[in-house]
Amino acid sequence: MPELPEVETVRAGLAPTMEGQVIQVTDVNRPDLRWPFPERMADRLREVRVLRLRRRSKYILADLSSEETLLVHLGMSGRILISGDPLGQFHHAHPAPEKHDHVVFHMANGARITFNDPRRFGAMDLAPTDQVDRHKLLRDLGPEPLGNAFDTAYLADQLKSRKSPIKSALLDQKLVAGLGNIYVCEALFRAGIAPTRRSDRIARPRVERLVPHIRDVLREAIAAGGSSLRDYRTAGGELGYFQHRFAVYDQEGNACQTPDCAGKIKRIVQSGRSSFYCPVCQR
DNA sequence: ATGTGTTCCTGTCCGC
DNA sequence: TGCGGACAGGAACACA
Repeated sequence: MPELPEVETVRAGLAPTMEGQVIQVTDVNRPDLRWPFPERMADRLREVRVLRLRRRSKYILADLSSEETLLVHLGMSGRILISGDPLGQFHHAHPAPEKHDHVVFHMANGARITFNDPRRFGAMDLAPTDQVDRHKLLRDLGPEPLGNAFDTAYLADQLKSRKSPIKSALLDQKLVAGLGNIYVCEALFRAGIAPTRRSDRIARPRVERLVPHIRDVLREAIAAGGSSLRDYRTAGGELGYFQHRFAVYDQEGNACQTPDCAGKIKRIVQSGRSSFYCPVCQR
């Protein structure tokens, strides 16, 4: 989990240490994560400069001087830690490798970037930079929720032909790219829409409200530095960087925060995933 | 073409 | 303390 705000926080945290800097050596400690690593990955990540760190949906994209782009997905439990940072922001030296430290980038500037992922639902791949948009994992992604293409007209158009619950629709990365379970629950709460509501049965004014709520909840989370959950850490490795109190996510049984609402947050399962919502103010 | 269920994997927590 | 089961941020894939 990391969703869009967490991935953006990691990207921003890595940028000062990686952008414009050279990866001297890459240790690849196992052959795969969710899928096998690309051919000769360690070789292709040796003596290359990182020109830019970008983000697309929940992917971090590192454009390299070799004219390849490294794609990184954190899956459910992926973390990236910085150590030995020459900027002196992080006071620890290189720690001993830990369990699940699958890939380690040794930067020429002395920093070390460690990718740790216990569940191994994460992924890495390399693709030519000029074709990376057509990569299998990226080509079918919908618009960025914080971008201009994600607007009321687009969302209304997408939802009018869908019979699935709105919860499932917003988790569909083809509709909009980067939302996950937490922020879908939070955005639906803010919009007063029940996660069970059929996508094609949401009145237009409510669809219109949904767009800014999605944007707001993501922007606030990014501004706060991503959420701190069980497996999430900032790129600097700090713990409890931001203890977010979600309005509904993981709040089963708690009182609804809406003023004068007597509702209690409920948990249901949709498509095998928990949805949290207030049955009183979400309809 | 849509929609839902299963699957990958490890770790943590909770009840007995 | 140990043990079993439920559950966890994702999303590709198989199947109706």
